[in-house]
Amino acid sequence: MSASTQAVGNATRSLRLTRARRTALLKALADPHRFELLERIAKAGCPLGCAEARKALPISAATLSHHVKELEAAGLIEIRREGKFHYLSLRPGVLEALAALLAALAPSACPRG
Amino acid sequence: MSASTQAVGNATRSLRLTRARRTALLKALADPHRFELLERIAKAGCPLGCAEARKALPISAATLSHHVKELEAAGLIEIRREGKFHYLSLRPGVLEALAALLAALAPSACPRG
DNA sequence: TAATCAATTCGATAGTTATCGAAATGTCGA
DNA sequence: TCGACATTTCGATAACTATCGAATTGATTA
Repeated sequence: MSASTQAVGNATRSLRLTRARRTALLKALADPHRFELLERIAKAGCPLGCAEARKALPISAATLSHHVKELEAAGLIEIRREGKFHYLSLRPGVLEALAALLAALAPSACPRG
Repeated sequence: MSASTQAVGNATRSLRLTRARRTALLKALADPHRFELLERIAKAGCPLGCAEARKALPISAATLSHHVKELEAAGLIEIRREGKFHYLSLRPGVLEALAALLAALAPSACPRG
């Protein structure tokens, strides 16, 4: 709730991630079904209907709803509600920011550590 | 055990991550204390002693040992055992590979999703 | 050998969460 | 309004795991 409510800011210039937000993102990504769901959304190019998502994962509707909520809470996706249907899309910049954060940790190599 | 035993390969050219390994990495990173530990190791430049690590985190020795084992099992760090002391260092290429994987999911933007 | 220190293992506990079926809510068409 | 359908909420359960203190293992030094 907090993460998605909080203004996430722009997309183009690697947004800052607080410790809490970084942890929330990693936890959201650390579940296999959730990651696969996110992959589907990403690869779809355009917003994915829940029915499509449902077909791709071997889980119940209740569980899918739970995961969608988690992804939204982490600020990874946006949900466009159109009557009966909900459409899922990636929130731009977030994955990039996390990737940048991880890459920035990479070592410059210590000769014979 | 499996992830660290399994040959992880080189560092320079983004190694392949299986689904299972990807999940293991994300789970390892998703714990705040563990992430902070990894950050310390990364920023240390050269192998970090456990005592140093211990000072940086508000956890018991037993818990630290547990986290170190998890990081090693995920293949994120290497442990050089030198008598009584253990020294921790980043395994090169792993964070980069994960970062690349995440960045690759980023959307090319769908006009008016 | 005995004492000391680093690190691990053990056993237990508390908190978290993925999962489901069933019930509820909300939307649309007949 | 009624029924069909999409999604969510509820309540319960099972599995996982972060955490600790205590006991253990292993290495160094007196």
